Amino acid sequence: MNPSAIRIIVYEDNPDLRESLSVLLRGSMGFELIGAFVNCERIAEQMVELHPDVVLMDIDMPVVNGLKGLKTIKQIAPQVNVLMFTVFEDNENIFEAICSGAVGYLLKRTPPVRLLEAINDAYNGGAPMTSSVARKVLQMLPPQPRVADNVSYKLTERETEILNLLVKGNSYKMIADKCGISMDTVRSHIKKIYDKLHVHSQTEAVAKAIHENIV
Amino acid sequence: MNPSAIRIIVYEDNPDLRESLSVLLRGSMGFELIGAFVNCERIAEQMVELHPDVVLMDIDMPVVNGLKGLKTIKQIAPQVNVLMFTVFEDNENIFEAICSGAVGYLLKRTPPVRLLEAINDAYNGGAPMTSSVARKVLQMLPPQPRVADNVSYKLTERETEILNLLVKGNSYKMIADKCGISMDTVRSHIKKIYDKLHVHSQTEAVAKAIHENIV
DNA sequence: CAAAATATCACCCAATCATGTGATACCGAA
DNA sequence: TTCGGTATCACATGATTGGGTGATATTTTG
Repeated sequence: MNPSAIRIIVYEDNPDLRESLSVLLRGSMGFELIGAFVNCERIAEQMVELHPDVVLMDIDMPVVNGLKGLKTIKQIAPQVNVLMFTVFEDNENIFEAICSGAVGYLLKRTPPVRLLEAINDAYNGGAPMTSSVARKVLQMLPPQPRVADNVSYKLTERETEILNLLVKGNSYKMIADKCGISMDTVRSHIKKIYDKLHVHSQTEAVAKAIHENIV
Repeated sequence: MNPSAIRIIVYEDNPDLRESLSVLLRGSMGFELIGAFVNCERIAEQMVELHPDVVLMDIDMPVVNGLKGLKTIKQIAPQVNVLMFTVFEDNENIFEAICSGAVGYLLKRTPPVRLLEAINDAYNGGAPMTSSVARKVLQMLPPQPRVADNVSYKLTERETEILNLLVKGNSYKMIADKCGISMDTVRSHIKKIYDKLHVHSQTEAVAKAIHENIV
């Protein structure tokens, strides 16, 4: 066993593809295939026994699929870099994989050279993904980091401050303390906030504030 | 002018690099360099006059830098694909660029072939970025987008329903009506919800519900 | 089946909130 | 300088909420 090579486990149900990957990895300097399995059924044990650096993970596999496997890995061995390797390019799968802690997301049509690069990247702290996947990931980011409600609703500085305290769960009394003003003044400000936001209760104000404003 | 080529404008203050890029683009099939400028000072006019498909944008430029330029483009010609092309790899710049609508983020050490690929990707709806940049983008995503509170907090169906009504700004009385139960029952449910969420007011419950749960 | 969880309702009381009305003071723009 | 906007405070009243205690019926689950 090569001590400096990247230790890799492959999960892939298609025998041909699994074999191709095995050949590719075994034939490439710096990579060491330490396991290749047909699904994630025994993934927990495999992680602790084999402690891989990088896992190449198909999604659609029988019995226990790749997303479940990914989650298991992140629970018991979160330091492992998991690279999703699949034909699926739909938002749902990408979203779930990324959110579950996959470091990269490759499509099966990735050429072998790129695959090796990607494994290397993943091992070295990168997050390799095709540009089409990257675009989908970008779409998960907040569309336009709001300019803050005080623009749209024209809240004053003080009102914005108090609304924020409200959102954090402070009562009138607590707000009065934190702002060094009287409860009546807080009340007064909040009345104006309600006017401007067109709401009539803390609950509505907080919901509205979180949904379209500062937070 | 080649009608099917990707129309590109380059913003880059370094004369040598600008020249290199020009040569590269002019010498490559399918790409057409329609402008190369030293900064973003006149970017608005340039957009409307030249209507590029892709803009290759340096960040550190005198007078008007690339991030400002990016924002201007997104205001007046949001359909233009802007590729950041820079030596900076810090979170701040990446974050700002991505949030401002850049479709990709390349480092200047990107080899020419990859650069052309990236431009192509950007033009075809991808979001090319180096894997190190991608990793930083992933870190901007919400750490773990909860599986919904009723999992983590074990709210019952009824409680979840009532919490949702609360979040929408309903009073106890309104909830009682909508659910066809008495206010006392609503109160009872809400008390249990507070227990489970570890909060003590509607405000806190709503904020918590929105932040980590269903909504 | 028996125990546990869930959904329902009731009553009480103190704290908090929503709203209205009005006043004083400061500041910057017209 | 006057007016508009903002921030501050006060008083009053009724509605709503939060917390406690407890009961009953149905459903789920071990």
